Amino acid sequence: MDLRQLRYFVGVARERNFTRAAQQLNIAQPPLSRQIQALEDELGVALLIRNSRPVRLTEAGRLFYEQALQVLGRVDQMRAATRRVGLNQNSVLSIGFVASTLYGGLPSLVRKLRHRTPDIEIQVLEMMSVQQIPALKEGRIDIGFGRLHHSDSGVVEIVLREERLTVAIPRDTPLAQDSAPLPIGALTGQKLIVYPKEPRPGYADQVLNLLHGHDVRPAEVQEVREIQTALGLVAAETGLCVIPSSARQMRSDVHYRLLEGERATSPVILYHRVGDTSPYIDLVKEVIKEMYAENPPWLSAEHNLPTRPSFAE
Amino acid sequence: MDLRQLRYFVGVARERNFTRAAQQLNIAQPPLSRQIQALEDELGVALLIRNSRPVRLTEAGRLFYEQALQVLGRVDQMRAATRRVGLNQNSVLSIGFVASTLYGGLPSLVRKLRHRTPDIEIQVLEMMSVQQIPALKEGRIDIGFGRLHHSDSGVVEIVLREERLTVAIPRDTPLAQDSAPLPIGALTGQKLIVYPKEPRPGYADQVLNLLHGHDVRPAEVQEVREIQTALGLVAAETGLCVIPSSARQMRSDVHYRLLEGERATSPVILYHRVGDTSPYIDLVKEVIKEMYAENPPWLSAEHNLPTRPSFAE
DNA sequence: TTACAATTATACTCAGTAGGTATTATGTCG
DNA sequence: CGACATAATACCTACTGAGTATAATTGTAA
Repeated sequence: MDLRQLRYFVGVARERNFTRAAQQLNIAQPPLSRQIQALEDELGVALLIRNSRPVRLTEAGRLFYEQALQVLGRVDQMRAATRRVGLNQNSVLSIGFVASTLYGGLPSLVRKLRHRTPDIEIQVLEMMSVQQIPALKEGRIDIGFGRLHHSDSGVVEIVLREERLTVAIPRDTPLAQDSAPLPIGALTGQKLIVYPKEPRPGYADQVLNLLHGHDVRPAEVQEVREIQTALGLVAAETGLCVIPSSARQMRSDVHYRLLEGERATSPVILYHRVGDTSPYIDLVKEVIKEMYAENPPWLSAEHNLPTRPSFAE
Repeated sequence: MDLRQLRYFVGVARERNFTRAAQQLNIAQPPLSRQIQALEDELGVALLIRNSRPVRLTEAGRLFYEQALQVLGRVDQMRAATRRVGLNQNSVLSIGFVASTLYGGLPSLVRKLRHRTPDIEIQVLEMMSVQQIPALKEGRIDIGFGRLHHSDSGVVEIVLREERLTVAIPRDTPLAQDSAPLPIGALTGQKLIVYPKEPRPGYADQVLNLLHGHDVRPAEVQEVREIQTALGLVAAETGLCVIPSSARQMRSDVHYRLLEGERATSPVILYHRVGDTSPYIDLVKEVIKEMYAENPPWLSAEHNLPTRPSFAE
């Protein structure tokens, strides 16, 4: 498959007519026909219904059309951004983050950074905490926001906050009758759902270690790939699930109770390379400091321990 | 630019070595060098620093590398999804939505639909309300979720709910001293920020019409492209902004007050083609009905009028 | 500093393929 | 059914991507 083929197919799908599409693409009609045929051949799927005038799209073609439009748009953006950076000799600040930080301060951090540094290109990449450490060392990212402590001497970690953990409980079960914080011991003998299944170690192990440290043994542990599935299973009364409190808003048809205990938390951690002299690292810290001072909703005392980033006195 | 060039560049960027990359790509080293040169030529930007061993990425190259990875991944997904649909003769349900429905029931609707119909491919496309009507008629989407009434006889609209409007007010200004609902008249003579600038007609016109209908004339109207900018300007004390209540959660450093009055609402509307016999339309309505019965948080009485979709008696 | 090993760029050739032209086949509509 | 519009096929040409041989450059170690 080839970008040219995508462009050609988009042309035909838009015009619903090979001849007109060929004109707009500045080629003759026969080569256009052949390229579309080649595309269909490679996919092993018919994209167009030709024994009909005007030509119609198959269901597969309809899907492929929208996807192709998006890919082509993405390529254009990529080209433009690369030129911008290259021609202006700008630098790139590449930020890795775990999905759960999207429910915290990340979006507004990125907005603030973009606003304050229009001369650099900010790139955000979703990745798990464990992947962030090698990504930092290889230079794929400059800053990471994750939830896992690590022991790599090449990477500094700064704990930004300690978010309290919440237990998601199926409605109409005994534990859901109360809304008071739940002692960790109450999880003994319960079915537990845990995520993500991989990569390991991950947040799942944080939860399992916490229980283990309190000598709490669930009846059964089921691992799933993502939090959405986990909460779905909770709603289906398959078991309980321990989540960071900010993830409560993801689903409203289950019952939530805070987990009791000083240690029942998950940190949000900022990573960066040791000895990274880029001024942007300090800028990020600066902006984070300001954001924490504003007392945003994701920093509520109810869902966070009263710790603060070490650089934010 | 060509997908082959992206694959080649990714190879070199990963290996930081032309020779090894060429081996893994199953080509000789010279053609690889030339393709990379051609890519850099077309972009007009250096992606690699060659007078260094191992080869390093420039800032532009670093950006391009991650973007290329994502584009290639996207292409693979596209190929797989198209094959899935084509080979199994599945159908595609294509859903258009305005961004603000992301703060309402859309994500969970899509999840539920995917779960209940594993045999169809669900595709979601973000687009403004006005664009959804032609998209429906052209068959680009089958279902739309928007906020605008229309008068096209080919498209049915079903008002799902009437969401109350909220005024975003800069902190520490007189209007922000109270949290009670604000009469529409209070906007007289105020500076107003309105979004989106285009396409017209859009939500901006809804707000302007509402004011006009109450003979309220703001001192000044500033149009911006998106809600984030609008709220940013509010925070910067540039003026007030009227938003759907569900958008409150986007920003916490401004003050919010409900707008008073029966008509101070913005609908959430389901569109589909007249006479669309697909069983999936009914399924969608069915699922929406269930969701509304569950009283999700985005349906709170505080932020919505007590109307319900006509099919959900 | 020099020489050698490793690695990338250049020169040249060949083959595959994209595109063009001419023509045939197929569908649509009066 | 016939005429027109439109897509597919056949065939040719030219370009471009890939291979081989070789030169140029970089890093390193004596």
